[in-house]
Amino acid sequence: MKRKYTYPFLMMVAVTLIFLAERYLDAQEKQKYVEAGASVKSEDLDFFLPAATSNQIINHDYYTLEYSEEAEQASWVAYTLTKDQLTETNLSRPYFEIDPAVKTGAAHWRNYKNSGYDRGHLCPAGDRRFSTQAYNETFLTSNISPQLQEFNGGVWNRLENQVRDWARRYGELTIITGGLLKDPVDKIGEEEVYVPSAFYKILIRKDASGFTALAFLIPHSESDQDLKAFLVTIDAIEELTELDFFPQLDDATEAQLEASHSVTDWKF
DNA sequence: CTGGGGATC
DNA sequence: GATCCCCAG
Repeated sequence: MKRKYTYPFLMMVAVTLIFLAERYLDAQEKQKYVEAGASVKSEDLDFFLPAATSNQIINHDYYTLEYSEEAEQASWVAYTLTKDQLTETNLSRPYFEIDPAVKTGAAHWRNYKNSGYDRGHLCPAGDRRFSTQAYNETFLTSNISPQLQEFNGGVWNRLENQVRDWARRYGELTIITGGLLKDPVDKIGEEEVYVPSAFYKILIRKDASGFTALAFLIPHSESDQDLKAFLVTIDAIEELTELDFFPQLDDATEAQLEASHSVTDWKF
């Protein structure tokens, strides 16, 4: 009987198939890595979210927020930032969109037009440059707050840059940020979007010795002061915002974390 | 990086 | 409303 395929030929086919299979699995693995690195839905983020004060908590793909219908903006926005998310891709700024996930109706960007205030990102566009989808998602009106340009482009931008430096240094951190909505200094547009009197930012990360957190509260005005001048306790922010941060931590850890600021754990 | 506004179709 | 161009801190 005539043999159709020689042994060397079959070997070659087998080797080729193994090679292709390995390459495929490798690509799958890389894809998984990209997705894991890009996703904000880490267990850590869920673990660090503030306690709900309404039913308007919205999980976007790359950040989570709670919307205040009265203030027409988020009361907090939370996301996890990892070192590998900080890329330098060139993306063009999209148009701001009304967040369709806000059931009561998120504010229209027109409220901000010629108001004298910037559309200030809460989850910065600069932290979500690792994909077009992630970047565009920060341009929802549920993720912005009216900010003076001197504030947004000044001291607040310095803080955001410092946060990016910390993400590069420490690998991963979770950030919760928002404005003080209680006694707005102004209301803009037809929808009367609140203009916060100050903005806060809370950072937490996990290292070998446990959790370490840092909190900033910056008045809504221009400032050349060192960022350290705006350090406060998380307790202080809780009192002003009436939010409860880190409710899932055990009470002792929560109390310790919220009462102090561990400046020495964070290299300025 | 953080943003703005006008002109045009 | 979307896009392109030019602007400032």
